[in-house]
Amino acid sequence: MMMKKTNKLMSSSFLVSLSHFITGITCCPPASFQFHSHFLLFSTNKSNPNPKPHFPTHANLQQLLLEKSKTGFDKLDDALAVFDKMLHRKPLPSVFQFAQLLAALVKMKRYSVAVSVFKDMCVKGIHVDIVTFNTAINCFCHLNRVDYAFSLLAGTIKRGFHPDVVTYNTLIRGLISQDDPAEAQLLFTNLIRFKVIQPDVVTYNTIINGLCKRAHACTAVTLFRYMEKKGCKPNTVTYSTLIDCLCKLRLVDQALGLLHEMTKKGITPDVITYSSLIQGLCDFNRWQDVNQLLSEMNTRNISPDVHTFSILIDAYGKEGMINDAEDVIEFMIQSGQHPDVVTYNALMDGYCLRGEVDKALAVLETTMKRRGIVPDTLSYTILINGYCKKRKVDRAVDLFQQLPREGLTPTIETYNTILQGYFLMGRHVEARKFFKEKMMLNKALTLNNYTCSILLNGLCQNHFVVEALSFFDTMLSAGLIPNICIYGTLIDGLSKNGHLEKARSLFDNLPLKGLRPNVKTYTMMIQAYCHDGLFDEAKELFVSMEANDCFPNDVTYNVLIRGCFHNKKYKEAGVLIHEMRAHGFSSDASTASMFLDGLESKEQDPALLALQKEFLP
DNA sequence: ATAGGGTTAG
Repeated sequence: MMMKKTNKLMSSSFLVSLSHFITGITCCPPASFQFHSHFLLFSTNKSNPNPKPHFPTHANLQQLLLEKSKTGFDKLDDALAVFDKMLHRKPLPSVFQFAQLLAALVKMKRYSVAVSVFKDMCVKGIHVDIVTFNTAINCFCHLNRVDYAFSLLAGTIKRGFHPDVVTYNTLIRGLISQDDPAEAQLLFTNLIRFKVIQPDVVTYNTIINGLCKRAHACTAVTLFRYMEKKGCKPNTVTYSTLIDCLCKLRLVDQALGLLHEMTKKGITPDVITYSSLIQGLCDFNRWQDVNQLLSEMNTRNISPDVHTFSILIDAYGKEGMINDAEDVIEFMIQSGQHPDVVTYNALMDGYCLRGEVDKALAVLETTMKRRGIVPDTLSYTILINGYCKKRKVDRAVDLFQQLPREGLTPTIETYNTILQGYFLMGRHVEARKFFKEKMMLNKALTLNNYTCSILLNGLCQNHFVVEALSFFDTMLSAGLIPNICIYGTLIDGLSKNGHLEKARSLFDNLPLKGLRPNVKTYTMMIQAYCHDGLFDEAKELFVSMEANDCFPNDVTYNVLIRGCFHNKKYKEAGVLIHEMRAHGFSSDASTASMFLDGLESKEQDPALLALQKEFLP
């Protein structure tokens, strides 16, 4: 590997802009990095009492490093043993080989270890090169220490190295993953303005990905077209990123359009491209299209991998088709793919959705254990949720308390699930206690909109509206920005507790908060009007939905049809039933039973009789 | 540099 050493200073204008990043960073220069104690995992071979008896010869070492830089070592100790031996070689192996060792550690996601090894290399006087620096910078970014990464950049420049496009791509990705897209953008524009580097396809892909993750699909597409204009050809990753983004925005047909476009341009989709699309199609239950993509993959000789299979297992599980999910696992094992914790979590969730929590527990305790797959916090959270939904919150709490014993830390999602479980059983005293003592006082937790929604809904359903409203004020003053779901919860809770006017005023003021009602919000308000006998208002709201780019779904129709019955608008109900069926929706259980109840009532309204004649067999 | 799993309102 060439050492790009130079005595020339960086262009001064760029240094000015660079100083923007470096000043204010509370970190020492690289020569005296302050390492956290957990960075110092590396020590001499004293930590390795059983060194490998047959250590590779020179040629073997090269072979070994080449392989492990691509796959990672099986065990951290093995990697450290190799490093230790390398240090004792005379002459010392080349930087290239040390760089491969670092790459292996990165593959193993042992970033702090890699940083320690890098530091050790510096201390031992090994001449590091720009690639090694880049690896270390990348590790700092993965450790969420972009500040250290920038200090190391400064050190790299001070030592006379030219940071390359990889360096800057790494830093841009670091800034984006640390949720600082503005700094990333600034770095990108400065790099172009001061002609420090020519952005490559990875630079664009990184930024496009950042934009997609932040729901700025339009800007992402703009950048996508811009890069083409600048003569930077998009590749499979570019298209996969955009396709995934479109799928997550539920714009699957546009995503399929991009698949078509890339194929026409001769850019070949890979398993990632197809997996994103299959996920998008599964979300819409477009099974035929899923099968078509799977056979297209087959034709192109692209094999589904553990991601693809997990997507399918998840989709089957959500459809209640648990046997098919099990079959997929069987198939993947037979075709040599190893299910992992994500695969089994999807399966467990499938069982829980069917109410078969004990079967889910058996997956964790038997199948996973047998296959040597270690359950994670999510595995337990899925089970906890399963038990909560079955109103077995005490069993859920048992599992919750088991987590630390398994070396796992519950997340906010785990806590939210338990909180919901208590409220679901009407055990609001324990819910409040849990929230106050276990959640609010827990510094490690960041309460989110899910938490507030669960709490508000729980309080309202248990008829503590005043408390709910006062909590809502508390959350506002705590700086949490309520989303549409929070308002939906309040609108529903208020109207069901006799505060229709308050609910209506919240609904009407949504635009002032910069929020737009969605189909659930509309449906709840329609339900509220119907319940209070304000059928005309309900109908008016229903009609106005479309103009606001919101389309009624099966629940909306069912709510309004039941509203018709309550308000004796039988003719109106007939029209709506037709309309609902024309849209491919059907009556739900509660509408159907109301229809049947109408048969037995003494109600002699001819319109009702006509309705029954038309819609009952 | 890109893909998979859990928690909120009708």
